[in-house]
Amino acid sequence: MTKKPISSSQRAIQELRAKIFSGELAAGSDHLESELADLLEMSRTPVREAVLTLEGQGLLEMRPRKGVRILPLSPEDMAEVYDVLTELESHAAECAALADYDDDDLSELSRAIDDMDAAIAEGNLDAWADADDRFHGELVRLGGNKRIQAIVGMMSDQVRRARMTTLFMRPLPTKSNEDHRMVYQAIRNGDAATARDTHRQHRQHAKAILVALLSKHRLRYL
Amino acid sequence: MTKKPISSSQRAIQELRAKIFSGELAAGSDHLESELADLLEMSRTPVREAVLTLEGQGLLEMRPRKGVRILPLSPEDMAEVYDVLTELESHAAECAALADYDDDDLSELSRAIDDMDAAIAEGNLDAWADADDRFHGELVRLGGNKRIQAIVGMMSDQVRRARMTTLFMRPLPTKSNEDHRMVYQAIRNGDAATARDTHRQHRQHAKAILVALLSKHRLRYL
DNA sequence: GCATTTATTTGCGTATGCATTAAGTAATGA
DNA sequence: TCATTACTTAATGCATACGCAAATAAATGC
Repeated sequence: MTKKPISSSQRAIQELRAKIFSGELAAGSDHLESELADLLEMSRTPVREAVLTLEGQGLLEMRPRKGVRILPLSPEDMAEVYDVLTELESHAAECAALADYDDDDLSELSRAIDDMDAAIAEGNLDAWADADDRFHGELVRLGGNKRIQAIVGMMSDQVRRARMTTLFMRPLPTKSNEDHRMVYQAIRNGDAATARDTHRQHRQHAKAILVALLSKHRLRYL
Repeated sequence: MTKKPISSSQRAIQELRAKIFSGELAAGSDHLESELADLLEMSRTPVREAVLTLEGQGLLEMRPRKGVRILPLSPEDMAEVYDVLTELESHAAECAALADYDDDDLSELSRAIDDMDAAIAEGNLDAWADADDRFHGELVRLGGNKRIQAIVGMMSDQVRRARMTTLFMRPLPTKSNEDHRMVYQAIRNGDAATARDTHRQHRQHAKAILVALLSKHRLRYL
């Protein structure tokens, strides 16, 4: 009925991603192509294709004869990722502010902010993280630059991975949503400079917190 | 003797890139996998792997049953590319200024600027383009963010492609090198704000020129 | 003559097997 | 004991083959 036959390559990409995010394939671990093929119950060919794609997205690395390495996330890596996000997202915020969107266009953004409030109120970290992702995704979408969307999408994957290991360590980000509302208002008002600068500060603050958490986490586990 | 056997996949990546840049594989054209395999005198497997990689780099697109499409470069695409470059490179310039580099560290950057001057003096467009690439590459390297280097590398490929079709149409960029020198000086002086803002303006100016040229070019050929 | 269905071709996705080559190991010599 | 080298092993890179699905051509009915 609603079954759509998905290609093995695509399935390999999806499942490998999921297993990396879930930690089933741990950061820093090595895996033979044949091992992954067994795991996914398919031949090496589609696995290799998926691995090639994921390598391009910075999730893993092919090391001939050494296996496929799931890339670890050092605090330094995360600092780099956040710097890219800071630059590209704040540019997106600026563009969005210049685009003269109306309330309807911004409804998704608004909803994400409300959802974050709700999630914070009930202390639901997962729901908060999900809404936060939606906010940032929608912001970049409104910016209108497809390449920025693609790049930010990849980098956000890395953030998600890092968040997975640190979410339980952090306080509820109650203040964070004030920033989101300010960015929203600036976009709504067409105030590009404020949108840009506010979002930049927001991201830099987030960077500092996450890098500190990751460093602490690393101290405990290495 | 000094011959190093290169893998077919890697060769496929290199040769396909070269053929795309040279225009032998024209922007917008479609090609069957088997056709490319014949062209490179190898089997479909390494070609597919190369195509996967190049797809991730935004040079082409796989469209099942339609063949591999070499992505065309619209003025809109180029505007997007330049916006990414503007944001990430000016961040790199800022970081470089903060890094307290000495003359020795900046020698490569300096050399590139001198080479551009020389190229302009003798009206050698190819040499100028080459030195310009080196300047931007070195700038980003000095910024120290590996991910930014990778992203900028990909986007620069797109710029190179566009430049190929428009280089003959443009005036010698005599003024451009003043910007380069200003950025250099700002980095040398540790003046992060100036480095950043100067480079931003430089890139935005370049964007305007190239987009205009591409639009004109498109009018002539479409 | 046009539309719809059927047949045919063609390109792609995947599996499989083999050749290559590098990592690891053992052995020999200093 | 250490270094050098030959050998073993095993993972990868690549070619090839096959089946399926989509696109195109042909054919039949209206």
